[in-house]
Amino acid sequence: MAIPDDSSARTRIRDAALERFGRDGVNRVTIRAIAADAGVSPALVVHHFGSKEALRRECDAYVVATMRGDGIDNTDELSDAAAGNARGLSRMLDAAAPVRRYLARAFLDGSPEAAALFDEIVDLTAAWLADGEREGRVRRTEQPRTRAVVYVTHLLAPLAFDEHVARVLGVEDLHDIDVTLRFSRVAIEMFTHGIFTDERALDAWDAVRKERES
Amino acid sequence: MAIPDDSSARTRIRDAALERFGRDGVNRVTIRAIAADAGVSPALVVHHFGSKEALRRECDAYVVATMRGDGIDNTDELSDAAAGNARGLSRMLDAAAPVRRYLARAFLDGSPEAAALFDEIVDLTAAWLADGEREGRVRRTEQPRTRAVVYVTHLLAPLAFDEHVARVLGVEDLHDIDVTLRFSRVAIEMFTHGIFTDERALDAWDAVRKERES
DNA sequence: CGGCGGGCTGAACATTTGTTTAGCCTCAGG
DNA sequence: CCTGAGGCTAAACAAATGTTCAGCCCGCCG
Repeated sequence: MAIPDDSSARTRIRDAALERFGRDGVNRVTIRAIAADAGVSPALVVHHFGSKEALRRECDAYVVATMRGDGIDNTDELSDAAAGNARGLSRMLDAAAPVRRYLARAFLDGSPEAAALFDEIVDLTAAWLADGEREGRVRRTEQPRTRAVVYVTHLLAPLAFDEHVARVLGVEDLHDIDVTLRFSRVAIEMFTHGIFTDERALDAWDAVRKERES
Repeated sequence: MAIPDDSSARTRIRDAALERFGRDGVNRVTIRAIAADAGVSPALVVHHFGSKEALRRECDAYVVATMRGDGIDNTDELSDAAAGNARGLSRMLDAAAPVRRYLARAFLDGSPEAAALFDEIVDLTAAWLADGEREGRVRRTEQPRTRAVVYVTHLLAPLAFDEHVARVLGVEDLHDIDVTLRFSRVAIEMFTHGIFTDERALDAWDAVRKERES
């Protein structure tokens, strides 16, 4: 009775919180709703975690640990490189749907822990892209840091807007494996060839810049 | 006195709501905070709009109208095409910062009006991309609809994650014109050439698909 | 001048919601 | 058996918050 096993009420509460926080955002979720999902009383939630805020932090910590690979040996680096993801990003995209949803939400809600994780993911991605440049897999750029951020946000985008993406594509669940596969195909195409056939857009940008300088 | 002018309390309230809703999300914002920003009493907010929900809808309507181009003749189609944006998207990216922020937030919060606007933007973008294909400006794809969604979400991403992007780039305000310019340069590069030099990622995807089929 | 309608407010109200309190029930250890 | 600690709960509490109410103030119309 000293060590609660993984289906203990405490774990059920945390999982329920993870699910609801990720789906609806922290401030739209009540302790009572979490308690109901976990099949316990609201008071027990506070009994175990102290407060709603502390529960959120615990979810953050759990998700961050998952992302960092604690407990799961997810060292499929070859597949990461092949699919075009840094390890940090890859972990996120490979994680279970609730964890993914929670993370995207956490980034949008803006907790300090989420911010730190975001920075870390950007760092890993930047390093991975730099490696790729050196090896000739990745195009050169004058702004590697900015490009890393752009890349990360672009991969995060479908997670953030999953509701709309699913609706437009007419699918029930964007996290379904087949849907993910179809969707990611298009994203990979964009990352491989771009979407434009010529440099018109780049030229237009240069024109705007020149005009602003004068 | 029949027609309230544009600096009337009613307008001030709506602008304050727009700003706060966009910055913090609807449910983190209180009527009292909006009232304070607008320099009026909480009761006046309800007096003019009926309820917080109705106020949100009015903000939605205002922003949607702005996006649709009501009141502003924003028919700079040449520039749109040159910069690589469909008209709906271009309007959004050109709008004032508070409006942009509000819209991104609205998409994330998921109101019906926002969903309809999202669909409309995707439609406009899909049409614009189809035109581009016909004219040879845009690469062909087997999944035009999916690509339109991907493109839209990718352009929305920095708006959604602006807090993190600004922090990583070390800038105060992502909506500053110079920052926007620097950032969009990298995005345009990605949309023009992609980021990979070879088809390794695409091949990896094909391999995964083949494996799943067997 | 008189009143009246609308913009506007302070205060009160009701509900939601995070949290606290007091105590129940079970079970391991003496 | 008994006792105490910990998981667990119902009920109460307090703060936040959307909303309502009664009425003030001021310019316009009759």
